[in-house]
Amino acid sequence: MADITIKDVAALAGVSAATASRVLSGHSATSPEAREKVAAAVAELDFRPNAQARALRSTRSDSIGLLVPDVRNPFFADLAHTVEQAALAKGYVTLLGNANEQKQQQDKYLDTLISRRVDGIIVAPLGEGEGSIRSIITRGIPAVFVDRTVDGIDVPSVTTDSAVGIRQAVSHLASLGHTRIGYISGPQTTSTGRDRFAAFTAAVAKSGLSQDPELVYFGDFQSASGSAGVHALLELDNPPTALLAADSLMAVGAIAILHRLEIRIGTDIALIAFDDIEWFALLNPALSVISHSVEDMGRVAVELLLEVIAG
Amino acid sequence: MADITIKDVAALAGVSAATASRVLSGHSATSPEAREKVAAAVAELDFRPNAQARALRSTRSDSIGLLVPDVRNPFFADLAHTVEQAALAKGYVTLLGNANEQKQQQDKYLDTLISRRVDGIIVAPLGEGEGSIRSIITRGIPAVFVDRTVDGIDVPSVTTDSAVGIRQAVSHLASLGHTRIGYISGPQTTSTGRDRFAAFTAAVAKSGLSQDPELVYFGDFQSASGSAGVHALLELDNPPTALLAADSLMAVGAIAILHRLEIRIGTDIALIAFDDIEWFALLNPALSVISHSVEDMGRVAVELLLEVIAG
DNA sequence: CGATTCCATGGAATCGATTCCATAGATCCA
DNA sequence: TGGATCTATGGAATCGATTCCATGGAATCG
Repeated sequence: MADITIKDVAALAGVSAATASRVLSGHSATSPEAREKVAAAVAELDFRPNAQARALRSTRSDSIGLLVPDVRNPFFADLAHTVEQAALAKGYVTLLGNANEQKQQQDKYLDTLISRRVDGIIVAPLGEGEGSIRSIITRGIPAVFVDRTVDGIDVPSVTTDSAVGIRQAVSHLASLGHTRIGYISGPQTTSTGRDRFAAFTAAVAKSGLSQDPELVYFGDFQSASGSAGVHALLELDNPPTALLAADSLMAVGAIAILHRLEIRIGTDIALIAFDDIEWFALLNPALSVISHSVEDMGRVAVELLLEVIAG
Repeated sequence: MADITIKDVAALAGVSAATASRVLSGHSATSPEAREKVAAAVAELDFRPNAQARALRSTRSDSIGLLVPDVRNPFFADLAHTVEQAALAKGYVTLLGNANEQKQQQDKYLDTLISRRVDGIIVAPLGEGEGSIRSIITRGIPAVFVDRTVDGIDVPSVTTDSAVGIRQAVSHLASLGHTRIGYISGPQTTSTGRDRFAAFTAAVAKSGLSQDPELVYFGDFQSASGSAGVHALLELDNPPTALLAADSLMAVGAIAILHRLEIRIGTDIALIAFDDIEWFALLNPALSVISHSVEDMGRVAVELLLEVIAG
């Protein structure tokens, strides 16, 4: 209610608001005497500067936005954690938005972040670049894409090379004697979904394995579609002997239904999952995971964004 | 850079800034004609109001803060998700802060949220009420505690009744014939850690099971301490035949080491975990979980907070 | 028909901090 | 010693939107 302003601080310290401001931002030259009095007044009043007013005038907010498609996806939770820690180390706070895999919510949060004049935005984008995603660049708001990209939008991005991991997974399975690998793919509307699918088809072709199109199921990166994928693949006349899931949530769904069907992973069927949930493999030692290095990704994204902000 | 302001909109629409503002907030009476022209101008310029300026004048930001101890903990990731969805439904956006289990970071984020003048704060508090936690209430900032409470701080809170679940788990294990239950406890510095421990000792006493103090290991709610706990408990001269973990992350640590030791859960040893990670039990059908209903908790917390904000 | 209410609108003050500009005193160098 | 440079400071403008207040015109009522 009765908020404490810099004027209250200045009055108590016996200086002007201008001087108090200078002391607080440590900017220009101020006398040790003034500094001391202002510090005492701040402590006594428990003063917290109004960030809105500060940002309004100075056009810097010392904050960045991070927009992820799904906080409940452990991959993005980890990403949120590393981005936030990296940003904090550089003096920025992170505002996290959750698109919940819906373009509409993504736009809503982007608008909010733009409105709040964050200094920059890190986003794992949904969709093909419609809506507010485009506003960001036409406005010249510093932005970095992470994990995913959007065709036709020229923004620095940090992604992993899906191809390497997929290729290794496929040849690993091939070396174990599997010839029919079932692939639970991500949606073709995301760059990661497309990239990994392309890597899979290339790797399968190179290893001389079955390229039967029936062996591919298209999911949506959420767990239910992993279950559905297993179900569909196992019902084939000639079912696969190994499975490759394009992300960890779909792997969770796959594992769940395999358990229910009492099909043992590693014995009855092989399963490899893309993405890296820190403790994921711990739960099912028979499960292989293709690691993503979320830590690096988050850290690099923050560094890149700060460079863009700096110009 | 060259930001578009409401004056630009007003100029293009041929009205004053005051009228443009009224149209945008839909507040007072405005002519259909003016509404139309302003809407057209907004669309043409892709205008996004500066939230800082708006909040500065109107002292409302239509945003709430949510501060969790650890985003990577799936329980809090789920909570973040439900809080955010519930808030969005009421027209509020959520700014998520991650204390990373450190009081210092908790204070940093609380200060930031206070500075940004969020309309209210939902926090799962760390510590015993030192630092900025206290500032919140002395300032009369609407706040709600969730999952945990702080003694001596009088703030509405939403918690689950740990006692019921723990009691059921203990009697379930007792009915299976277990007499020595190992308990991997949370830290006694959190209210949830204390409450669950108290419930455990009470339930064990009531069921007439062993109250050997060696059967309790005090962890810190993070996965490494779950591993350490299993290790310590199994090395006892007279080890437990069943384990109860006070949260899911410690359960993850416990499961990891049990796998490594090739001790089968459900066969060689019983394991029940408190907390509910949506798909947690799917991974290990032999694992029982005590459900928490994160959805309700998040929804209720938001409703409560909005009531506090309304007065 | 004159007076009152109502509606839409513009001008101006305002929110709280930052920052430009001016000033007064201190310091410095020739 | 006098003019120039520097330092610390206060006053005032400023950021962009909201909102109080005043005004003119239309509608309403007795």
